[in-house]
Amino acid sequence: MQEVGLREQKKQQTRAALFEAAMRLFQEKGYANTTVAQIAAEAGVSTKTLFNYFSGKEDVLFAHRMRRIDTLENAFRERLADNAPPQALRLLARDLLDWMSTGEEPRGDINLAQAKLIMSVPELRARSQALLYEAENRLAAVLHEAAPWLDPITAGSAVGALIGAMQGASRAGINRGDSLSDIVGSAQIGIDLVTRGLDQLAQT
Amino acid sequence: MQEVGLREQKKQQTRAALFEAAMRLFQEKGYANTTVAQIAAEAGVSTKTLFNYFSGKEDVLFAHRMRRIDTLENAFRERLADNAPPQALRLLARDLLDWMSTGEEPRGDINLAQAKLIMSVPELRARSQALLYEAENRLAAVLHEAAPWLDPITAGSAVGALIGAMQGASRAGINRGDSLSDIVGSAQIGIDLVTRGLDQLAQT
DNA sequence: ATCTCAACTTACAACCATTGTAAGTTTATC
DNA sequence: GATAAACTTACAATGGTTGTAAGTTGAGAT
Repeated sequence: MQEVGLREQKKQQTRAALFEAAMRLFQEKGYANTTVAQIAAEAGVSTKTLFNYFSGKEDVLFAHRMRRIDTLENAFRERLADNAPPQALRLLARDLLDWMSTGEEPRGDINLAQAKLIMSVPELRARSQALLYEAENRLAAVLHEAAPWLDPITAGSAVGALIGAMQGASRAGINRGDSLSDIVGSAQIGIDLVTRGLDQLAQT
Repeated sequence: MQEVGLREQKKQQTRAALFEAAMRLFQEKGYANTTVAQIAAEAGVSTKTLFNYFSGKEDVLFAHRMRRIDTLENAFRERLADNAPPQALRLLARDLLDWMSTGEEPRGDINLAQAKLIMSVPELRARSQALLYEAENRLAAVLHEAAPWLDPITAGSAVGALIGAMQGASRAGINRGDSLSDIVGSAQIGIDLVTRGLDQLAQT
């Protein structure tokens, strides 16, 4: 029952063409200097069609991630089936790193370029955080469901702390100009810290 | 040397008039249904003037908070002068709650309305998070500076974890429909959790 | 009190994202 | 092939944002 009709194929082609055109233009001329009309022209469709596929200029970059929040959610659910919450959360952090560094394409170079683009444009960074907020929301619900002895507030805090720590570590790495792989390593430091608690920061 | 010239007074009046007109209209007709032209007309200036005062429609709501990040930063610096990092971080969390619930006006009802407005419009929520990201960035720098034995990654993680936990707790409270004061209480739970570490979540 | 400059404001025009509409095409089905 | 449903398009309109040139006004010097 896989929708393999001509219609469906064309739609996927158009979607991919729009995404690729957008990435190319954003990298060549910058996000702000690229108009929606140019992207559409490059992909060979009308602007209106672009808006039929994506709900806005930003969404061309985020649509795939949005559609993939479920993946993350399901992975966490499975982690929780096999592990106690602290360990499941640690594993979630790993999954999350993968999730964030995977975009529309299986090609790593494009995903890297996309990540850099997002982090360098304030507007897009904000959008990315909003997406993360939505994801955290759902992950907290999953945690509460799988570990009912954790009330919603505690579950929300736990998810927020973990993801916040990762984000904080990443931010520090980005400021320092680290490579993507260094940043992944840094994120691990954040994860460890929040796992054991901030009290360990006391100078002994 | 307080700038008390007529010119300065008028500027502050105009700024306040714009902010108040915006809040009134946003509440009456909703954020999206209010045009910048209407806000300007209500405040008795041209649209262009609005853009001279604020860098955009969103910024009418956020300008004051942006200008006040320094307050938060200085408060944290002072906390760190008198306390070890874990305790300073806990105190920071309190300051942050105040900071977030204080807007342009000293009037509490307006601030509450503003907070609700921001949380209910995705676009504004995203903006709010971006602002928080900026704040975290600077707070992490302050922490690293005051406690040099914490490398930048660890400092970033600590700040991120704390603020992330607070945010997670708040989110849970908001979803549940809690009042603002309940949310403040919930935030405390998040703070405690991250202070002691996620390991305590294990079911014993 | 007046003059002059710099700071502000305004009217106007232009650009671009986004949306609604009506008409034209294409694919899936029978 | 005929027909309906699904898509795409051209076009027009709305609203945020910016640049420009001209008009006002407060501040300081005379």
